[in-house]
This record gives sequence, structure tokens and C-alpha cells, in this order.
Amino acid sequence: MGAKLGQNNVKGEQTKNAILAAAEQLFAESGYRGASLANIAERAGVTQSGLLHHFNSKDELLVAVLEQHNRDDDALLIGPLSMGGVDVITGLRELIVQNSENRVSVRLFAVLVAESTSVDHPGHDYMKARYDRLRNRLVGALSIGIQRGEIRADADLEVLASALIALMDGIQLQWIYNSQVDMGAAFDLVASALVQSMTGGATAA
Amino acid sequence: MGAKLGQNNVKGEQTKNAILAAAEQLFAESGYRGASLANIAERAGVTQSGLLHHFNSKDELLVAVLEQHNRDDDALLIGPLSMGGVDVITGLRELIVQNSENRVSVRLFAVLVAESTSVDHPGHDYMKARYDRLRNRLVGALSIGIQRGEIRADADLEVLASALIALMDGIQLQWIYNSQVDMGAAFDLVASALVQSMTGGATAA
DNA sequence: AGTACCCGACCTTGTGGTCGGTCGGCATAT
DNA sequence: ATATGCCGACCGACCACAAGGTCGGGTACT
Repeated sequence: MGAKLGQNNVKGEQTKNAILAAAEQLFAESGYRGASLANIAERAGVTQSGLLHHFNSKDELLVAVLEQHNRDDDALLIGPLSMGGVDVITGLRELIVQNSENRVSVRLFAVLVAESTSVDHPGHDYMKARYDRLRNRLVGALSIGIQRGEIRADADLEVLASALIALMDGIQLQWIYNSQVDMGAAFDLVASALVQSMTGGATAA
Repeated sequence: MGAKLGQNNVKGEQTKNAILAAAEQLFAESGYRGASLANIAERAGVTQSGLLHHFNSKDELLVAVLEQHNRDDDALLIGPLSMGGVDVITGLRELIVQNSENRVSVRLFAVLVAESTSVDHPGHDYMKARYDRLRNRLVGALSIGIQRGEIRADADLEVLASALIALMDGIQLQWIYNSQVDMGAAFDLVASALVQSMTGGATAA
């Protein structure tokens, strides 16, 4: 016993990653329901049985894909959020532009977020929690702007955060259908307008 | 032949509508792939065979649902678009608030738009065309604002339209997950900022 | 008599998942 | 060193089942 170094890993970890990558692609293309374990396994260079050896069920595979992307997302968010205040908004623009290099990733979440609206969908809770987390973080980062006096104190940060997230999600959807759509420009347009109005003193209506 | 009054209608049209309504609900809940003909038929009070009598295939049923909603959408868009100019934006706000009374309808499109990103999805072409149509109409209605001098002549209306549509789509998604999300407020926030910045003369960076 | 409506039985295909087993490497006892 | 035992990786055959769709017929209205 002692060392318990049984985990040979290396080989197993490789194919596991291959499966994860294949699953990511196919879930992004066809959604969770539309992608079959057989397809995923094939693309990963394994049989379906081989796949099931590493992930006990399709649900489990989904969760694994989600968790992996979760970590990536967190890493990407550190930058924009660390700025705090109004810069958060311009930071999000960077994020969206970076994302445009990552078609699969964008598509993965755009597709799964919508598919997971069904309460019985295996990704439902995850997505719901993700929205809450995103909003909370954004609100936190934006509130620094109020302390600094960059943002009007009476601004409703919850609503602002929701709007920003909505804009990102929505523009990504259009971009998937037509890559001519300029995500950066669209975000810039409302971001600059937003900054302008949040810093100024004018109150709507 | 002659009169070709074969279409008894009345009864058939009723069940046909019942099927359409059931399909709308289930597609909205579970998406196209997630909803089964058997479920839809059951909710409509018919057997699966009975359903297939009125719609020859699942694809055909989807198209029928889409087309029906297409007409409704057009009717709803007449108001906001007829205003022209900046008022189009405030008009869209009305639309979004009205939509909040219509959970199924909102959900239907939010779910199907994402699911239809797969090129082989039966709703793909429709959704792609829908985006183009929406953008074009919006651009047309907004361009009136330039003529009137309400909107800066150098404004990129394509981008503006994309951003507005994105905002609507995105906020609806969040609303599905959490009906606490205030769609009207979120839209107002960026709408007012947008109007303020489009009418003013300041040019972004 | 004809036609629209609708059902039940049936078929095919694809699905997620199980089960038993093979192969190869590593650790220990000898 | 070599044999033994064990475990992780992986496959092929198989299964239960639900999916969309076909077909033949029955019923009722006109």
C-alpha cells in the first residue's frame, strides 16, 4: 500500500481528455440531447463502451464538460472583474472579442443555456447557478465604481449586470448564425452609451 | 369537384389548432428534439397517429408552429416599427413587456433559436432568415430617425439593430431562468442610454 | 358513395446503458 | 528473475426502450 500510486493515469487521462474535447464539440454542435454517446466516442477514437468506462453516464459527461469550462470561464473573468468600476464594462468587451476566437466554446454555452431551460435537463441547475454567480460578481465589481464615484450612486447594478450579460449572450447567438455580425462593435456601441449615461448625472424618465 | 368544399374544417381545424397549441407548449418546454410526438399528441387529446394525420412529419409540425408564430410576431412588430426613428427603441420596450405575459411564446423562440444553430436542424434556415428580417426591418425603421435628424447620421444602424435584438434575446433567457429579472428595467436602462448617445453628438473613442 | 377524421398494430432505427471478458502493466512474494 | 495477483483500460455483444413513421381499417358526416 503506502504510495498507492496505482493511478497510472497518463494513458487514461489522455483518452479522457480526448473524450471531453469530442463531447465539447458535439454538445456545441447539436446540444446535449442532439449529441449521442456513439458519435462522441467515435470522434474521440473510442467505442461507446470505452467512453462509458471513463464517464458512467451521459449526464456525468455533461457535468464534466461543464465543470471544465467553468474553470476556464473563471480564469477569463479574473481580468475584467479585477479592474473594478466602469472599466469592468470595457473589460467585458475584451472577453467577448477573445471569445470570438473560440467558436466551440461560445456555441457550447449559447446552445446549452437555452436547452437547459427545461427543469429536468441535467444542466439546468448548473446554468441557473451560473447566471446568479455571473450577476453577483458583476455587481460586486461594478459597485467599486460607485465607491470611486465613477458610477452614479443611484444606479441599479443588478439591472445593469443583467443587461450586460444579456447583451453578450444575445450577440453571441447572432454571431453563431452569421459570423459577419460584429460582436465587438455591438458591445462597444451600448457599452460606451452605458458608461456615458452611468457616469453622467441625468436620470432616466 | 367544382366547389371543392371538401374541407369540412370546423372539427378538423379545431383539433389541428389543439395540436398546434400543444406542440407550441412542448417545444417551448423541451425544445424540438426533447419533445416527442407522443407527448404532443397526448396533450392535444389525440393519438400519435391522429397527429400524423394532420401533420405528415415532425418537421412539418415544427414549421407550422413557426409560421403561426411568425404571423403573430409580425403583428406585434407593426406597432414599434411604425413609429420610426428613436421611438422604435421605446416601442421595443413595450413589446418586451407585452411578451412577459406570454411565457410560452418567449420560451419557444429562446429555446428554438439556440437549438436551431445546428445546420441540420429543421428550423435552422427559418431562424437564420428571421434574424436577417428582424435586423433589416429595424434598420429600416431606425433610418427614419436619421432622416428626421433624431439620430446621428454616422450611426451604424446595423450594429445598433444587432445590439437591440441581442439585448432582447439575452434578457429573455435570464427571465426564463429567473422571473425576478426585470426585462423592462434592463431594456430601459440601455435604451435610454442608447437614445441619449445616439441623439447627442459625442462620438465614441 | 365518398371523404375527412382518427385509431391500433406494427416496423425500423437509434438511444443510453449493462455485462462479461481480454489485454497489458505494475507490485509483491518467492 | 520469475511467477502470481491485481487493477485500470478497453472492447463486443447484448438489452430495453422510446423515437418517428407506415399501413389498413373503422367511423361519421354529407
